[in-house]
Amino acid sequence: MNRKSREEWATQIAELEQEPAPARKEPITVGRIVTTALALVEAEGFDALTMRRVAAALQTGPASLYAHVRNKADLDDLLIGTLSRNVSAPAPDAERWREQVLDVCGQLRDQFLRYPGIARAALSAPPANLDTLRITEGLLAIFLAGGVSPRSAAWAIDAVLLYVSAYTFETSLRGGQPDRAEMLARLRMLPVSRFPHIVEHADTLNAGEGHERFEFALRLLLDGLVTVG
Amino acid sequence: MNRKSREEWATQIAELEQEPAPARKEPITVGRIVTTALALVEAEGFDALTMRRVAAALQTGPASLYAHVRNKADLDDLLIGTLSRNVSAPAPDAERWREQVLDVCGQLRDQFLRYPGIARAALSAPPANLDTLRITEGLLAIFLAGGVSPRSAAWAIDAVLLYVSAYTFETSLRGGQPDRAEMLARLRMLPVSRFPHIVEHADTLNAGEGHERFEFALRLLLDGLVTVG
DNA sequence: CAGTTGACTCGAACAGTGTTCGTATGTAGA
DNA sequence: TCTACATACGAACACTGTTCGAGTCAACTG
Repeated sequence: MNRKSREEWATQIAELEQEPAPARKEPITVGRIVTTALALVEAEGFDALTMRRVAAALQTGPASLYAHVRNKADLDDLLIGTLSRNVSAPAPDAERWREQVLDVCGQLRDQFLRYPGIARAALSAPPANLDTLRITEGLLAIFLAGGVSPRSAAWAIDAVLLYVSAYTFETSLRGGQPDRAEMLARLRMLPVSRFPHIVEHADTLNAGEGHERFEFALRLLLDGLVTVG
Repeated sequence: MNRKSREEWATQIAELEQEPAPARKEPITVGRIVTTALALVEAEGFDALTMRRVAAALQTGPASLYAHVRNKADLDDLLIGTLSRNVSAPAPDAERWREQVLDVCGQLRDQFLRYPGIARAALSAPPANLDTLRITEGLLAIFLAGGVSPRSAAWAIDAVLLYVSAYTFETSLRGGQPDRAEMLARLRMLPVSRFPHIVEHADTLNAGEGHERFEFALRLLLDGLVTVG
């Protein structure tokens, strides 16, 4: 019975005392990391998404995450990938292609808005992500079925996805409704000499309930598409 | 001749020796901070914009900046304000309103692209910035002169400015041309069963020289506007 | 002129951040 | 039974934005 076995003996005893709380035995996996991270973002926003916070929620240290995830950027990619996997592209219907595009974009928008601030990751994410390519594929099918030329479709998809990310980013930045009355008052305070049109149409400038602005912009893009072909 | 005057005497002597290098006497001002920050961003990108870096370039410590600037966010605002002041809105010409909008957006785009990554600040900036409102005013004048309804004009301006920020952000993220051949090869590697359209139109998908995609998206928005009114 | 106020300057420190190193640990294969 | 190997992770590094408080200097004020 050398020293080595004495230490083993000690650890066995220690484990004996910790027996009532062996819940921490589950190994860390990419899946658990992603789930934890998403929950964190949903509850406290993207800024709260920290390697340390995720690790703490998993009852470990930050270093443990790097065995499963290359980077924080890599983790961000995984998150937007997971979100992208939650949007489903409908089977193309040539008659309703515009509504179908709006539907897909709406799904993506809702996914992004559910996790405040995560759109920043979407904007920074490499465009070659496999899961976002799935959405691109779905949209491309819809556009082509709608009679849009491949080149226009490709560029329109780019514009549309970019807009969705930017819109959701901006929206989740200003928490909920950012005091529209205040905003209106400030616009009215502007000197009429320098800002005549803004002052005149101040109320129109920050009109728009819910996602009216969102749908308006997308419809603009799609309507413009029919004049180009 | 008490102790106090002895110290003064000492400082006078010390100053005497530092006389050959009194260049650091210029006081810190908001203007100098902004200029230094912009130079830093232009040279090394927005990520390099640190309070410490700016302070170091001004030969002082970070704390000194906070007498002139509330926050880093405040500094960011000042930067995009300065950039916005560099774009000039032309006098509205009803016949050429679309080209005028494209011109203003192009100016803004070039400003943002000159300072890589600063578009992130533009996306995060509060929409009520006085200098960006100047651009909004100019655009609003152009749209209204072009016969666009106030409501459509307001929302279109929103969409257009959002797109410019998102486009420039994404563009300055991927440094220059991000190996289009590599991107194409990756697209071709996709399984045809799951990504039929992407594989077929892979070359079309990342086509587009210079700012073709930029102008295409903006024209889409503006063309869509004429069908709405 | 003396004195006080107030703005400016800035070294030091705090609480965070992402990431790496080196060492444990436990499990699968020889 | 012993070794190899992937996973786990405490400690530390180089950063970040920001605050405190002590110092400096100019300009008003009694």
